[in-house]
Amino acid sequence: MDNNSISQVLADVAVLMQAKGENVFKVRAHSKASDQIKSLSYPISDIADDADKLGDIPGFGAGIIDIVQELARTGRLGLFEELSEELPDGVLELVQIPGIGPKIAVTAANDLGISTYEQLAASIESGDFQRLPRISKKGAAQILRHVKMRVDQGKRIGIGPATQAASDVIAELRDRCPEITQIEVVGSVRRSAELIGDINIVCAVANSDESETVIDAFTTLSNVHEVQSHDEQTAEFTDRTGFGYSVTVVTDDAFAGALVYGTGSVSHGQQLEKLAIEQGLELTRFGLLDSDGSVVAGQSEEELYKRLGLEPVAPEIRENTGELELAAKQALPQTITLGDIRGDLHSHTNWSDGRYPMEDMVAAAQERGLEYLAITDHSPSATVANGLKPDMLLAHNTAVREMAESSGMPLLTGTEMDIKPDGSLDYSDELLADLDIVIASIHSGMEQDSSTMTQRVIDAMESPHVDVICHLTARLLGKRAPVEIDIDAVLEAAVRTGTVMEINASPDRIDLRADHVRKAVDLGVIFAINTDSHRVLQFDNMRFGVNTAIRGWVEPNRVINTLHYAELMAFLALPKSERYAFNESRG
DNA sequence: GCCGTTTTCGGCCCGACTGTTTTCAGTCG
Repeated sequence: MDNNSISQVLADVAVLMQAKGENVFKVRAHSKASDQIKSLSYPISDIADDADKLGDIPGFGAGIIDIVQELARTGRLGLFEELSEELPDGVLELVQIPGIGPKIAVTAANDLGISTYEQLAASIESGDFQRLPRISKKGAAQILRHVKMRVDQGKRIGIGPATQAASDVIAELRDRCPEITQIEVVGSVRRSAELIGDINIVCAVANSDESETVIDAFTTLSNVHEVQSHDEQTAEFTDRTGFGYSVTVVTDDAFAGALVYGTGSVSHGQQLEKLAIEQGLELTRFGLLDSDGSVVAGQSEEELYKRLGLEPVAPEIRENTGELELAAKQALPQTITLGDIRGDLHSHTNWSDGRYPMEDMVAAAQERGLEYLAITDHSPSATVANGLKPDMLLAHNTAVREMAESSGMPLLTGTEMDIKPDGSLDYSDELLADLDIVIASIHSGMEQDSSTMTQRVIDAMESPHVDVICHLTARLLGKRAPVEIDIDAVLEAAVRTGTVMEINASPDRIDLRADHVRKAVDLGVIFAINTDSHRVLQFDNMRFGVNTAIRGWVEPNRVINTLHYAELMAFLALPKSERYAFNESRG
């Protein structure tokens, strides 16, 4: 079993224990072990036979070691099965909803027989759920928002886990089939959509008689639960959770066409098909074909678009939302790339809720070729996240300056400061004035109504010290619905006050939707693309933020962390009222 | 359940808020 699966079982055990009313510290021990496994940099199954090595992991004692060994050896856990047996169905699903914890989940299941999101939504709508103890009308209304989001989402999963699942399948397939010459994920994963309904893979072999080997391997991959269909060139299966995977195998000369066919949205594809027909060609899932059915050879994706009279279109924007008209006029925007990013302006260390010391985070950022990094630990109101009290912030500033000195990497002193429920800020102006960068965000009072929430954020933007608003909607992709807020009003206020908007790169957040970003681009908003890293590996998430920016048609000069360090510091040294004009003057 | 040790058991994350209710469950990263 991989780390994520083992970590998930431990997290589920913690929830079920809590639902059962077990000692909170026992619960926490399992939950901590789950976190610990998730942040390991190697597969824990590699050391599962070595109890001593397992014991070296902080928080691992005899009990946790037994659990990990049982899972690694058998893929199952007796304790989990016993707990599942003891507790009503649906607890693990219901606790995913913000506002519902293990206790309420058990009560809802026992008293009202609720075990699915659909049943929960129906129960709230009929008013039954609100009659449970400690559930208010207002609370139930908020829960309904989150539940409806879950119901709408269905079986779709977030882009983060979907990307991981796709690369796992590709790695296993490559390993089993040396015949594969080219392989790529297509569909919504390649477009970097937020939610993914299934995973589509295209691969190429040198000779068509090799494709059957690939199909055989694909339909017997380790996560195959049920094969839905297969022929010589295509196959589909679902995994244990009912999530679907498909593969199309083509020969090398048809690979680019298959990529084009498989990547764009349905309506993007239809437009391309029309253009192909106009030229006497046919675009199929096996590539671009001539009138006699033979593959139009010698092509890359770029050449294919050109053949259709179009400028090549980045995979992320193949949605038929205006890109084809611009491509026909050779007038597509030059969207940002990962290589344009020079620094990260949002990161956490173990001074607050990050998992790693400052030096590890700085080293990880350096390894990834970043030119500079802002260390932005939490402010006092974020108590659970161990937010820094004023004296600790001063010590933090000193530590950051010393670290910059010793590491040789330019670092920005900073904070991720809470915007309190009344719109006031968590540090004094005096403290804020001393920081290189202040990024501000909502972490509490997330159920406020839209006008209160909107005003709260705009109040914070009016501060001369608040440089960036981060993860504006506070949504967690597929888990927590966005806060209710007037996005247009906030974006307009950003331009008016000279405030930068963050595009949060965490694949769990994808906080601003692509259409919000595109709207912001039209309004002239400036962005920062930040990883919000709490762990060293999370710096690798930057690509998800960049992909979101591409989907929003963001060009590199609209993003402040494409600036070199000295330019960025010059930008931040200006009064906010002059910053947008400064950015306009960039080449 | 883990930890650190005073090697056997007490302490474990320091809070502030909401909503409901009068002691607590849940949330915020």
